[in-house]
Amino acid sequence: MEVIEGSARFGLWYVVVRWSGATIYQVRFSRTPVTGPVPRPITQYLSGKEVDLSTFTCGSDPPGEQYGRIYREVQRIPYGDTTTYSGIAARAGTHARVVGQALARNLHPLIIPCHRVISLSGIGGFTPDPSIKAELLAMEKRGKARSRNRMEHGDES
DNA sequence: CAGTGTTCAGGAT
DNA sequence: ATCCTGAACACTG
Repeated sequence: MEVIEGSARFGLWYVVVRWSGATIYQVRFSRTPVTGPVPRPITQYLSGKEVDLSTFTCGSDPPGEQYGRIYREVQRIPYGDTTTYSGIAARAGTHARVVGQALARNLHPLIIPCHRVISLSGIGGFTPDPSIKAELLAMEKRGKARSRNRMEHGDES
């Protein structure tokens, strides 16, 4: 199957995705759009809907040995929730700093929700811009509240 | 060996 | 109570 590249808007940024079927090769944030489609669940997610993106398979392997463990732990964090670097470290059997390094090299943001990992003191880092991280978290908070409301009105999943 | 998307303790403000 | 500084942490290139 052919590899497709496309982008979807997110605030001031564009989420550029290289993918093919259910496999995602890379996700990156850019100021400029790339014309082409992205998988439907991703656009739904970016529009504030509570969708699980962990069902996609990641194309390229994690850079390091230990990183795979870390990425798997990060994928366990539910939509709208957050954990700390040290929390992930404890679960993956490593140190917080390694977690930070692993996430800095994450090729699949959103699929591997590194934005849900924050620092004990502040919000932590995010490339290319930490404000994206803050926006994503705010959006998930709204998205969760929205599905909660939908449930109360009795037309759910 | 150096460089992290961290954390903690200690000390000064 | 908040802000700096220095150091240890585990792993990768």
